[in-house]
Amino acid sequence: MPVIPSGALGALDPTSDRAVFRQIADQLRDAIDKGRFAEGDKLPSETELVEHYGVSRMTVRNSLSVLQGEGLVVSEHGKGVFVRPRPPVRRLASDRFARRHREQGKSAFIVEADAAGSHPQVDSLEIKEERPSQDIATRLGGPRRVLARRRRYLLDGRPVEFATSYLPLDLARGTPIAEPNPGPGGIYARLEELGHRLDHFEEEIRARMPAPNEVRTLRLAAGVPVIHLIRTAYDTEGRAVEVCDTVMAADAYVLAYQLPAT
Amino acid sequence: MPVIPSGALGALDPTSDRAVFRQIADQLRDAIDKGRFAEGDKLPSETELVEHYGVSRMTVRNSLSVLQGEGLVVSEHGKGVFVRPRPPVRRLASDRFARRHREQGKSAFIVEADAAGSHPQVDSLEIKEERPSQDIATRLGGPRRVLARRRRYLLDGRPVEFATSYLPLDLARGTPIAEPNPGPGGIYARLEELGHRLDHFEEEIRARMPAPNEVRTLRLAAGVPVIHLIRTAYDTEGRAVEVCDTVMAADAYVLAYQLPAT
DNA sequence: GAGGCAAACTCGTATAGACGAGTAGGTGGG
DNA sequence: CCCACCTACTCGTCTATACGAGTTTGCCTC
Repeated sequence: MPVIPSGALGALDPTSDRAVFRQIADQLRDAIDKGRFAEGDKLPSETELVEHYGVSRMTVRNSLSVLQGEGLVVSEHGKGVFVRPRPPVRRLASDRFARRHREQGKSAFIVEADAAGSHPQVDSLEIKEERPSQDIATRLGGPRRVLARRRRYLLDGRPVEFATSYLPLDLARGTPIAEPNPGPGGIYARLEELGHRLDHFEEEIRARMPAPNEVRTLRLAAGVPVIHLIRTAYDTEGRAVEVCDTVMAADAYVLAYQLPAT
Repeated sequence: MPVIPSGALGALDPTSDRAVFRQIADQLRDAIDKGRFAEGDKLPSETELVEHYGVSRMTVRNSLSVLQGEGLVVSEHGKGVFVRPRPPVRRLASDRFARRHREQGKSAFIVEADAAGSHPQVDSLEIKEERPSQDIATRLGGPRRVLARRRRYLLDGRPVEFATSYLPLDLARGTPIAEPNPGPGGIYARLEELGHRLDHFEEEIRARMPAPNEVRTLRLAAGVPVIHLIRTAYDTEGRAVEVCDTVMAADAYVLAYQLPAT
């Protein structure tokens, strides 16, 4: 019984100077790109590939690890290797902090996810007073202590992002900002009530491979980078009133910005 | 001669249920994080690690491939495995397309790089008329043919980004936009001269692992993702006049945006 | 029918060995 | 002195084998 879909995979070229495991990876990648294996499909098992190509198992595993590194496939112990399904993408629009969005009683994340028909969750909420790192301190104008609000966001049970907000302690201590639930409109609404009318935000975006703790926290598959976003909120007096440090699963997000042409 | 810096690496814990190659990867990662191996430093060779830990070479290689996947190290055939040096980062500010920046005779990339003291280059320039992909066509409002301007950007000899601009053919054909050098201020300046006063840009940002051709074009090390940026330029009449599709080496960029709080 | 168990499958970890290919340094000859 | 070559060292590729651990299936027992 030919378990490998006929025609899906070809033969090796012994005359090629391309390494065997690369040739196999190329053929599998090609088959995936061409849709011969669809999203979520199971690839032929290692044993089947060993028999099909007449190579050793380590060579096949090497090929598969190439595809894993590219984020094309995920392996599941005891089950098989599967074409990585693309999760639904969350689109972050650049107007997501517009004042008009701060009316609702829930956080922006919850409101937006509900609207998109997904089931949002926030967990591992932690609120602490601490000494800021050098970088955070600089961005906030050098406070000696800050209030840190950490939380993780999930969409339909899948962790997609975790974030920490830092606020100068003199500004946040004893206010609703230091409460687990800061109330309608979130901490930005509270900041404005405290007299810090927000003027603008600055966001810095980087992308990189996740550290091991980020892999755990976001349950990231192999070959999925993270987007690291650092946002600083400024009030109308030019003071940095909050820095939010966010790490997102890159396969779950598209960031959208609108820039003036002036 | 103890070739491994004394104290840099510990011993394995045989009672741990953590895989040996993960323990070795952990120790190496830890040593790198703690600065016991600095950027650009050579790690102990595979043979040295084999002797230090008393494991087989494949196990050591497995550990090293974990670190490669995390983008922490790069291996060089015949030389060794090195802590990946962080290249200088190019910061893209959100006002980089402001009209006032279009005065100079050179492209924004060249001007900015010169200012930063690096040596910029643009190569593999290609200008073609072609049928747009479905996605590009949609973004441009459905033209049947477009002008595509492809180019690659290098900084100090290192490729950092390649980009393709798409413009509706009826708008660009026969204009300086279809020339290799569109003149001072680039194609945005030409578009405005043609009566398409620019109103705003929309940018979409994704991050993912590179496809093999992107690895080649950008000479990417293992464990370096790409940032995929798609920018659409709109004129004051709301027409999309250009779509620019850019793939950047993620380790060479920080994107910065400014958002109004209104 | 329900439960438990075993078999057969999957991928994960690890060993030992072989040869190839790129690099660097030293040695010798011209 | 310089070049050519050789050697030793590096990582790259590949084989063959073994056992472990998670999953699925189906049979067998109760």
